[in-house]
Amino acid sequence: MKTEEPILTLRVPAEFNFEECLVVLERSPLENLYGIRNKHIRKLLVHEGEMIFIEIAHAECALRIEFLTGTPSSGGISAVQAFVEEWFDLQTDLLPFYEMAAQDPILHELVKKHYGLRLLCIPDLFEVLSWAVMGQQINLAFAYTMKKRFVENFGESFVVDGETHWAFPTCEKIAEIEVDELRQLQFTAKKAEYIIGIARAMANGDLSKQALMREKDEQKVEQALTAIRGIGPWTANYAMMRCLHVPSAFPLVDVGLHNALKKLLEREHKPALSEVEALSKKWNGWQAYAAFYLWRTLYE
DNA sequence: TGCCAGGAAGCCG
DNA sequence: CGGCTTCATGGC
Repeated sequence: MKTEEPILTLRVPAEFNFEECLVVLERSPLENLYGIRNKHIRKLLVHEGEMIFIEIAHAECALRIEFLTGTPSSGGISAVQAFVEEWFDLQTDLLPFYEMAAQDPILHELVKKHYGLRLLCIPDLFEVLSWAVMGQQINLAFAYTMKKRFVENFGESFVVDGETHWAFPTCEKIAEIEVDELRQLQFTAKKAEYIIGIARAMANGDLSKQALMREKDEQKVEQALTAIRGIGPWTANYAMMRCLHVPSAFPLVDVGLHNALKKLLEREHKPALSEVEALSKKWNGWQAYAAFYLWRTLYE
């Protein structure tokens, strides 16, 4: 039966390891924006109102994408292809990163151990910013609880084989809700204000991924983001590395990075910000990948 | 139980 | 600009 389903195949680079990506994708049991079973990823996408449910599997030198809900429109197929290419960062050539990392005392073991890990992207700007705000200054386990509640209260869903699959809420939807509705989900008043404010800025066009991607000056991208209430340097750089494809983005104050460095450097205490900054300068042009590989060490 | 968590705003000098 | 305080909530 499934052999009748339409299939899309995307070639992957040589520097690609699907299982390394799965380790990162499987880091929380509360994740509800995709499901993974037997190394197959199922995900619901909504493109211009069209619900598209896909299953992604790794095949020889490729990702094999199956449309479980029938053939989408041609625009839908293009959107799925673009989404998956972004999600697994298939366009980036990692060889220069690996050449740099081979000379680096901290990274050289990491890139051997996790060879082929891609920087997993969150293509939706509203999703990456909301997720970052939820994660500010709280433990990640609770952040996932918040995200699950947020998605299941305001996102669209689609039931397949008795299982409900979710799409992240749109900025248009969240632009219309009030702070109290998020307070009920254990959001602090500030986080609720920040996320609704971001949603309204995106819904009215003041903030868009397209406009940010057009700006080639990374400092100006960061400035544009930090001008928005609730987005500080950490959130801006998080979004730049995981959504806007800025290779030099680096969330300097990130506690996870500090813990990863503490472990790798076998220190008793977390490194000072000045030391983290000095290290990151050596990763010039690849700070985003360096950060992602450092985070990877926390998931085992 | 108390410390801490993938920070940011607000204030002060 | 740089340092300090406050915010708020749950995990472990």
